[in-house]
Amino acid sequence: MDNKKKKRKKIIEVAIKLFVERGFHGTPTSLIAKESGIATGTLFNYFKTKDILINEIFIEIKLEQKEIILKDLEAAKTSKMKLKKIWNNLIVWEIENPEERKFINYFSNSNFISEETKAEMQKKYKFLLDIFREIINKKEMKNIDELMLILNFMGACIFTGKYFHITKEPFDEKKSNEPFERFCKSIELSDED
Amino acid sequence: MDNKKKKRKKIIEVAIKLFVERGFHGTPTSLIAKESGIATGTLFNYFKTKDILINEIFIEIKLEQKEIILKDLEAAKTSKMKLKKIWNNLIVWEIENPEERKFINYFSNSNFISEETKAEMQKKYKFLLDIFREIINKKEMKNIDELMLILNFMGACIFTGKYFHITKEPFDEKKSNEPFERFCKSIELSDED
Amino acid sequence: MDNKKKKRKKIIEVAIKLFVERGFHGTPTSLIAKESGIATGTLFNYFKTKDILINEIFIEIKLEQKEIILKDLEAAKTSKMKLKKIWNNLIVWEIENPEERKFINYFSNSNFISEETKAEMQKKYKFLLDIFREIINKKEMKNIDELMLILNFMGACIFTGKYFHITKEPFDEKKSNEPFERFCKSIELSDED
Amino acid sequence: MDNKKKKRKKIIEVAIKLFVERGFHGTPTSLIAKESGIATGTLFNYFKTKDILINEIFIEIKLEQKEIILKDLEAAKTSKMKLKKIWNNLIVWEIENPEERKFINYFSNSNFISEETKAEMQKKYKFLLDIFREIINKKEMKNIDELMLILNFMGACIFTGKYFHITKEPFDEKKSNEPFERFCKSIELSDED
DNA sequence: TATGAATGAGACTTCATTCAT
DNA sequence: GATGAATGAAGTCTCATTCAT
Repeated sequence: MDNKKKKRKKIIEVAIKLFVERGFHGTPTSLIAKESGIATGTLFNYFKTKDILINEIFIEIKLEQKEIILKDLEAAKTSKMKLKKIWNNLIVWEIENPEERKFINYFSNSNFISEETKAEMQKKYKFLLDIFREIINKKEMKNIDELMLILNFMGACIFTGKYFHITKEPFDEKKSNEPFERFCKSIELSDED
Repeated sequence: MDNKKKKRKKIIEVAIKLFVERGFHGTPTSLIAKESGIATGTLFNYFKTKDILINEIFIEIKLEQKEIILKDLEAAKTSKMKLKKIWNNLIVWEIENPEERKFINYFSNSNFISEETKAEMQKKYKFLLDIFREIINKKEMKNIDELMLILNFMGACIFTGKYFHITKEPFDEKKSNEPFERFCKSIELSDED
Repeated sequence: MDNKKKKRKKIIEVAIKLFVERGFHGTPTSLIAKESGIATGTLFNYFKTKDILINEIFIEIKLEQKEIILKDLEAAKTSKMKLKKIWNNLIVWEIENPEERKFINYFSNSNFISEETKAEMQKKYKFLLDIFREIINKKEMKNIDELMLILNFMGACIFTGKYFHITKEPFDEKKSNEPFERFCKSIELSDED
Repeated sequence: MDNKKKKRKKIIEVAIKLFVERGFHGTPTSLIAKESGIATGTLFNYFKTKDILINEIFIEIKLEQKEIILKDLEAAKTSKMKLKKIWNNLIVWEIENPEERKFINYFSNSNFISEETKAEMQKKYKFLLDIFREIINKKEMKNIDELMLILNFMGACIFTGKYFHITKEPFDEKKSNEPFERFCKSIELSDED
């Protein structure tokens, strides 16, 4: 990685930490620059405005998160295995990227992220919707609301991630599996397709 | 309600809307004053500083929310009925108080709310923990993690609230009941105690 | 004049001097504030932005100038007397308002003055065009170009004003009259209509 | 012209256009460099500072203008022919160099041009004064003010140039001659010396 | 000689808070 | 108690100039 890329990465890393700690308007660009080890003016060579900075951070995090969520997914054969993979991948991402997790939590719905950026990311995450639709179709869950199902899954998953965050325990496959199994049981999803 | 109380209420109402829309630092006190129909200086007769304002708002919302959550709870006899009451009360509050819901979501973990305020509110919400402990003890769920259970419940409940928020549907007891029943099934909580 | 009006006048007076001396971008708003005896922020209570400030100054000067140009004009009976009145009025204004004269000279065609402001002022100065048209019609100067005539007049008048500026002499009716008479002679405008 | 000279010429050409459009402080050196097709740093190999750049531009324009004003002047025999030559030369220069005309108009009296540069150029333009003095002496116009005469001439000439600028007409010897003849008539300058 | 990233002083503007009325 | 003009610290961003490559 060349020098410029390294600096850019440093700025983003610092900005995430500060935005999460102090909020968008609570974080002066001068502080981001200082903690990144660059001059105030230099920051704007990398990101034209503070708004662009937070939007680019949002995009980078969401795309990295997507990478992780999709990891080894193709190896999963059954619907349940697919969901399990996603479940674990997401929780692992949340544990390993606590600052990024908070950033997404705080800013996803904020006005600091432009509608354009939000729309762009929604497109990139359509794959999740597709996976759920596939499962619903295969299982012939005709009377379950698609959106409600996804929200139940995400809620269960994210709050399980929160568990690890609160307890500061490292990821534990067995522990993570309990609420997942409860979720599957609740929608009567068995090991076989 | 006297004139002073009315003005105070108006300020809080306006401030909630603006803080949610534009963030804490993104909302000038002058704008809050203007939209509340008072002079800039007058605001500070009601709230000594902007920080005090946001903290008092947080406290008022949390206490109101608590009132709603506890509504008719004593009438619930079985554990499941108790959970169902809480579940519905919370979702109804979220639907009927969308601005307040967002406010809590955005600022609960922020640094704009002081540690003192947070601790004070945590005390006021100990009642929720007590209810879960009671259920766990009664059911002799010895191998279930208390925290994980609460998080599972809250996650399921809040994401169900999110469903009504996204779809803009009015509260629908039947629709809300589905994920609740799934949750109970997952922890093998039956109608009888 | 109340306190606010006085302060506003002071700011405009200071700003004219500084803009003329140092140019628009060469004059920090902080300096205007300082020399006006107010705090940096106070300036913006009177003029929302620096751009608005320079546009309002332009408008005020042009309207004041118009007042002076029109002074006692209705008393002039013949065409020549009318022109003489305008000639003298304009030169007197230029001598008595050296800063304003420079301001108009520097900024009339600049991009700091918005197209809107320019159009607005052009409308207010249509009266000059009307006066010249009247003279041309009355004299039946059919072969003289209207625009060329006006420019000749204005050129002669303004450069006569420049004479007083360079020599620092006070206004001298006799001296001012020489080039005026030369101008009239050149277009064969006699004392009678 | 070698490569270096060509680049220098390009920079000056671009800078004139930009300074006229946006003012001195409104024109970043980075923009001049960009529009000149060179890197930001390279500009400073040609002109040590921005101040030096605008001063050198001023000098180059004034010297070029002088060249044009003096063109074929020695062929003019009578005083009137001399003035006519200067009149036409100046107007032609103004029409053919609109950007340069504006540059001179905007910056001649500005503080961006150093006193040193101004003095230097005044020396180079002493020839104009000499020509007028010669005419005044020859004609024995004892009761006409020298400065007033020059200003009358320049005013008439420049405002005639303005006519062509406003109407966007190409230079027209006959049209240009009218105000010139009016000027001569006004000072009783005949065709013979 | 040419490049363009880095610098940091300084620009315009905002805003929480005060205080005379 | 209510007002709103005044304050000035602090924010975002620009830009002339330097210098390592």
